[in-house]
Amino acid sequence: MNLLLENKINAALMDIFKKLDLNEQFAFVKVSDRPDLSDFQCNAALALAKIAHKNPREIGTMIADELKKCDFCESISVDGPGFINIKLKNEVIAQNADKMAEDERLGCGLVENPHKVVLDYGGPNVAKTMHVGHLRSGVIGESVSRIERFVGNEVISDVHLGDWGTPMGMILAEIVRKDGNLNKVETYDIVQITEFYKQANIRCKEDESARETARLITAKLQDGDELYYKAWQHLRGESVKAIKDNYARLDVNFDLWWGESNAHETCGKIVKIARDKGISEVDNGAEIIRLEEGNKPKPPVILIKSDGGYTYHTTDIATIKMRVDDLATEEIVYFTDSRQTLHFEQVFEAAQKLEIAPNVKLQHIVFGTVNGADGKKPFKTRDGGVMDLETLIEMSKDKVRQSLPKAGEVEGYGEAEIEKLTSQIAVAAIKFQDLKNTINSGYVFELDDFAKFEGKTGPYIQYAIARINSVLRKAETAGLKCGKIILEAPEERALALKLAQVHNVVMRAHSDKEPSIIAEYTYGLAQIFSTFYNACPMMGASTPQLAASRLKLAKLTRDVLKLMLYLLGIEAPEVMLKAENKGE
RNA sequence: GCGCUCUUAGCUCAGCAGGAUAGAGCAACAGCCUUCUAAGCUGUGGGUCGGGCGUUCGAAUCGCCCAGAGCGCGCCA
Repeated sequence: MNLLLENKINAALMDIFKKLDLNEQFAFVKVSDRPDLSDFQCNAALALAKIAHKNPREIGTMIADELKKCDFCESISVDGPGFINIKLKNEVIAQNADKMAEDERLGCGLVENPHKVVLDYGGPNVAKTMHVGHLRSGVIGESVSRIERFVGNEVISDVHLGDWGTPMGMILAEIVRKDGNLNKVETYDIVQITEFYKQANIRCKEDESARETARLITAKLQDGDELYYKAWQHLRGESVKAIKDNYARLDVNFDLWWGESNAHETCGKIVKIARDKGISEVDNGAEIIRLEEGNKPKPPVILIKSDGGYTYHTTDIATIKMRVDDLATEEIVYFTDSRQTLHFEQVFEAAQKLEIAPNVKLQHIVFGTVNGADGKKPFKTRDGGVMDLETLIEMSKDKVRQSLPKAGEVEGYGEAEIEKLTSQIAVAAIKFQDLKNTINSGYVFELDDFAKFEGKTGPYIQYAIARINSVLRKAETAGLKCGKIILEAPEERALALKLAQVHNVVMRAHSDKEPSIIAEYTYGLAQIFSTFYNACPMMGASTPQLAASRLKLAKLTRDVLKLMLYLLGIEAPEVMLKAENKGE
């Protein structure tokens, strides 16, 4: 069952192109740029004309004449320099929507060759407070994870904690400096631990000998020193608890809570492989792998520092090996900001030289940093610090509370229900604000935007869903049922046409690893629904058939919107309550 | 110095396997609650797509040059 109108036309075009002996790579349509003229457009004639040095309108007319023989088109015309404009019959669009409503996947297909993919996102560091900079990786990763699963791939997500580098030595050194030993470590909670880290950071910045001490302790820890290791375990445990808490608030989930430390043993193997293959060498006391320095010179990968410790190159390379050997993954995707581009180029090249991941696709999805008001530098709060995630969420929730009734004011909505609703809306605002941006560009963090609920926002979409829920509840009470979809009003037609795009949208988001494609579509769909909602009364439709049709269209829209929000990692509350005196 | 990325409406961003009048949201302005939740809807104004040259019938989109910005460049992660 093919539930995509676009593909139906594409299939017809493919046949026609074969028949006319035209280059089939151009046999496709896209959603029309000119909805006033058509539903879909095909630009093939322009491209073909260029190659064949012919008149594009001539080729366009040839294709259009063939297409006219198909039974699903209302009208076909060749316009402008050679655009083929295609308008579908209302019945075809209506029938398609009916089928979508019957399909449990709402017309969305699966990938042809499902495979196993490891997604590496999040990457928070032990002992460091999570701040807005951690938002993107987690939010994008969670969405991609859901999209990949939905299209049929097997996903293993890994938080990949920063838990094994010099910062660990720094914080241990700081604790020893204060307490004289590590006896009290196990009594420290996350607040104290992050405080130690802050102090250590300041100290190491200005004091060379402190850095030296930290390095020594790091090396001891990595060598398996029992005392340091035990202390480290406590630090890691407390941090993980706090990190899990933060991610839970945002509904960001991981299958694995591995970190750099898990790769430690494998690091040794990596070094051995490098030596056996003769691709490592010692340079200035460090063991390195030189990379191609042809057209694009790259610094070497440092496997072992001159003090004997491993670098994050080594742990990342080792982690690739573990994911390939232990998890049998066929693809690994990393989500980090653009500052790590060179790092991953180096790691991927080294992995290739070491031949530890043959036939495994390694991909680095790069996103821009979350910037402050100047649009250039990473976001800082007014006092110069970074804003932590918890504060951000609380600010957004406070704003939501202002527009919600108090607990008990609405029947069935006590404190717990209101609190849940508050957080669902606040988190939707935050996540959508992030996901609507294309991944690769950075974006400006406007504090106000994260507490904005009008326009292109998460709550706007939740609101559309809540309104449909409300109508459906009332229709049920009134004994009205959904029925066969008929499209008469332009608003009905536009809605059904938009719904038909869902499969392609999901597939594009999947292949580009780009949730913003879904965010954009979801907003557009909610918008078209709102227009329909205002123009086409459902319960009060002129005939029972029309009412049944509109209710079905609304229900399908609701289901698609909910699915899209799910893929973005955003919840859809059943209702959106309103405070009594709102907006007056 | 070398490399990568970026510059589109007052603001934040889409659009870029070249194509028909460059799109959203916010902000501004004007309307719409006796009818399914106004977190909504309808409409208006606002852009020589950083600058220049080139390729092309056609360039925001491709190439070159210039200006401005950001990021990165062996022992931090």
